[in-house]
Amino acid sequence: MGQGEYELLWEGAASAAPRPGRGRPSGLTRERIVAEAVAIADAEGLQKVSMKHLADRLGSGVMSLYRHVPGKDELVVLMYDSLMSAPAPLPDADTWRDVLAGWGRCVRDLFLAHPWALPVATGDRPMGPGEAGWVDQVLGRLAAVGMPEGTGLLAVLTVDCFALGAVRPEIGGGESTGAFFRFLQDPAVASRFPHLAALAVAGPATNLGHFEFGLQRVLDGLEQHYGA
Amino acid sequence: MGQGEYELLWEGAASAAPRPGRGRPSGLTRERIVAEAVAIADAEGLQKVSMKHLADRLGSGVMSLYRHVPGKDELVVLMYDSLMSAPAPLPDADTWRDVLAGWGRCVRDLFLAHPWALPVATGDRPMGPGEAGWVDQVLGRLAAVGMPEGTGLLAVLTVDCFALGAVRPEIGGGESTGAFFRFLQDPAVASRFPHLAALAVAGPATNLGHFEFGLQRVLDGLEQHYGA
DNA sequence: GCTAAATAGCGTATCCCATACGCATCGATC
DNA sequence: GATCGATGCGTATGGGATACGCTATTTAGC
Repeated sequence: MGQGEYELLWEGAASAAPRPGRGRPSGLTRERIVAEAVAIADAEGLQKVSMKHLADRLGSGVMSLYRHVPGKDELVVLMYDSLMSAPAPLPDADTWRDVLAGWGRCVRDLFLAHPWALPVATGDRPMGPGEAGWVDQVLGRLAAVGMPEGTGLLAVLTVDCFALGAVRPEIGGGESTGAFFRFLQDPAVASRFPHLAALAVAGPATNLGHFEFGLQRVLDGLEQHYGA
Repeated sequence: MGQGEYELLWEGAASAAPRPGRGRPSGLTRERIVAEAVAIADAEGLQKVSMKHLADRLGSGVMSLYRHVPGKDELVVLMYDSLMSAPAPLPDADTWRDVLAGWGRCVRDLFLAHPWALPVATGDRPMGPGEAGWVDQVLGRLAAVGMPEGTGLLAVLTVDCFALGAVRPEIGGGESTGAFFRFLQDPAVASRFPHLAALAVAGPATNLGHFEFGLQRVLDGLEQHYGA
């Protein structure tokens, strides 16, 4: 997590690219590579993103990729930030509660569409321009509807943290949760976890909609603290 | 995520081990292997947990490990559930708010102590007996202080989701956040993210304590919904 | 045009990893 | 002590990431 990681993501953020024009022009670009890698991850899982597979898809040699990305780990970071660069637009809203609700749902939708990104998000990684831009945008919205600057970040962070955690059980259509509840039917297992088992009878139905439920509780709590 | 994954984690949960006593006794055990793997992950990161490294530490041959765990992926699942099997005990509490607050802080402490576990937790994985036991325990506490059974799971889930998301920026002492704020000092970068930059001036101080802040907001929201 | 500089494409070789297979080994049972 | 059932593990295989260096393609300057 050195300064180098940041240079990778942010290069050219301040200075314009020198581009001397000399030399062979590139058919491959970092953008094409990252986009194709994201496509593979979406369709087949992050595990299947190998330099070989990626190169085959792009019709290039494996080592050519290294002219555009320093390595596999860095590629994953770039993939992640590319998701954040083009998220669904935030819906319009007149109150900060609605702004935050919209934000939370956007975060949710993003990770449901790209399940591989969740473990990446929860790993150690530098903040990229895509993510920064997205956050900056919400902060702007919050300021626009009257939330005083300086209070917004904590609120966004709180909603963001919840959304990130809450989207996990939903990935895969909640299949892991369902499988577990089915497993609890076994009396020998149920006896070891009486409280869980009691809920299993009520059924996974209670579990559905937990995202909206939790989101509203979080917003309630924020409203109580900041005033509506 | 088939039934097989569950058998791995739950084997012997219902039936006692047959243990015919015949054959060579095992020096290696699944417990020893998993414990050593956790030690490596804690000290050097999950990435450094390779079958070779692990075998060297245990003083055994690489392939011996496969007599006790089916493979690397399954090992990671076992590592994760072993963490959940021996978490810090929940502090005593008389109100469900305090029970949940204690639970949230336990979750936080656990992941701060084992940062590698966070991406594992957010990946697709089956629920193991350790995790189930932990959750069952909180549900029991909640019932004991008067929270009606049937409402507890959603509350626990909400707090859990928040805690899981919120612990992420704290891992590594918040160094990634700090590095980013330092990066925002660059005027060329700051101009692209005016709202973030405004906060960077106020300093990362606002960011510290965001876990407690968010946790209290979540609990406020739950209290408002369920009554104190 | 011609040459040199700069840059992209990529084949080969290396090293690390997970793991299938089969043999050797060891203890308990008969 | 012969057999059975389980463990310990060396070897071989197939992938993956990537360092290195050569080749090919452009443009800049003459």
